[in-house]
Amino acid sequence: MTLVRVRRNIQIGYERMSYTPPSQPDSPEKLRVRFAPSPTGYLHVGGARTALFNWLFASHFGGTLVLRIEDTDLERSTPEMVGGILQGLQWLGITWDEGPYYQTRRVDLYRAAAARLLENGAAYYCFCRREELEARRSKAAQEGRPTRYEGTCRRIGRGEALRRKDAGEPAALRFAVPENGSTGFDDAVFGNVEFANTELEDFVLLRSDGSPTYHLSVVADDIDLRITHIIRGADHISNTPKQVLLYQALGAAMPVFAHVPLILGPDRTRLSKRHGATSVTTYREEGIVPEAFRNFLALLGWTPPEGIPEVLSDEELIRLFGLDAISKSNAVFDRDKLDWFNTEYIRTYPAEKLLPLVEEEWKRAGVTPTRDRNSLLAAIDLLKARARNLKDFVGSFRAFFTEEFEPDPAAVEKFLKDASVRRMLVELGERYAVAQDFSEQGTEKVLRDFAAEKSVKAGALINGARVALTGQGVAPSLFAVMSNLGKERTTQRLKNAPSLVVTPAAR
RNA sequence: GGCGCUAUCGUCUAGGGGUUAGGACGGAAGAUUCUCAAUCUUCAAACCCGGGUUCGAUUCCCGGUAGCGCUACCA
Repeated sequence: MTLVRVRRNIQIGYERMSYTPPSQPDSPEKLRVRFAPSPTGYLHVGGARTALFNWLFASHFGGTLVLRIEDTDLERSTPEMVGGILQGLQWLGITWDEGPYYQTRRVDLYRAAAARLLENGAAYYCFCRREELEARRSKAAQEGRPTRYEGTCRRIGRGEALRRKDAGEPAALRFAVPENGSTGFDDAVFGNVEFANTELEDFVLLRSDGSPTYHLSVVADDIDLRITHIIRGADHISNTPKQVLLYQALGAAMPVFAHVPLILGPDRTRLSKRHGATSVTTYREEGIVPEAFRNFLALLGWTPPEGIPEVLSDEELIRLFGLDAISKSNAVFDRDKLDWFNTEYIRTYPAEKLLPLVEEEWKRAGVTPTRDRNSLLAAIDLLKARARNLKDFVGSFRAFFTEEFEPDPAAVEKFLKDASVRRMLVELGERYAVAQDFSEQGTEKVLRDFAAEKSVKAGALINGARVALTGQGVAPSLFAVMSNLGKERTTQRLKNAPSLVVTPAAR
């Protein structure tokens, strides 16, 4: 069964591997993609998914992933805000090959491109004042007319424009969009998308202070960095024709555009802060394992071939990933499924891999383990099958690592209510104190013999002992717990059983 | 408002002119057991609406509706 599945994977992987990106028929090694976030201080879930898709795509074809920080909005960007994004990528295990480039440091490039466009006749100076434009726009909106710029300054003669500019009149540089025809592109995900040129306004390239705007800098950068495939959020679809026009006006080769659908909150609106966590670092803090998050993100909008299980290592993800299997419709962020991925990963991790992650949780929660490394590893191995989240290791599993734990009152109430059970547990503790064999079998024999001797159901003692030993009504098999905890703790905690009821807990 | 994109179980999706419309998460029931998780077995759950085209549309076409996106001297 397993063999068959593996072989099938390989076949499918090979098929996908043989797909050659349209723009680079003979040299897939020249494939270059980029992730270009704005520095908002943290890595957004949607951005993380875009970054992941770029990374998977580049890795699949052995291409290059470029990281570029789009910080041309001086008002909103500070250098410190880049840190959060880099950390988020690092946590997710997404590595880049080039960069980060900072757009604010590449302004000369954009100005040069702008100069070329001005020379070309593809761009013109606009002397309209901001307030003036805003007034016109709001009036047009009120009257139900289109609000786009009508090209007032486009009609100013070149000579006059240059003269006014030289005279020091503030001017923005606008792109002259062709007055008729249409502009389209063949999207790798959405297929052919066309826009009438009359729908595109003469957008600003350079602000009147000389700073470049988004469209100019992205295109100039993507050309300069020789980006072959632009994989980004579908919110950019409407921007793309403007950029296509820019590529044409600059005489550059057109990249392949691949727009990926957006990630929505449970209410089907765009994922935002009011849906809870939008920053990947939050998931880290919530006890999600990075691989689980990555796997989950990969499956949001992309589907592996039929018959392939959804839990996929990064190697498998890379092998299987392709633009052709990206969905066109937006996807809702499903926290339940993320949690499922998380448990899938945690339970299959070797304890050695889990320990450092768990140690981070202990540190955060102020837990100082009172056991040596080997028994900690053994405890983690015992517990991981029941873990859903790293937080469990400081929550319900706490008694396995430290003496400072608080019994769950509900569990005490349920299993230690009976005073005779408590008395028997104390007595049982004495038996364990002199027990030789502390293996699972050994500890089980002691309890079952004791139960038979007292003619009580073993189950009642088992459940009671579980609470006494772990403070929880839910834990792994009791005898595995005893064997893991060892003689000392087992006897001690059993003898302590009555105190759990009288005094809820000592902290 | 204009333009663009999208539309299969609650969610992520597969599929495609004739299918018992498949899988995964979640949900329900049962088995197992010292609890819980896991595991196993079952079950419920979907083709947005209306017109075409066709012998036959969930699938193709058109329209509607809804959702989302863009509509800045933001990115």
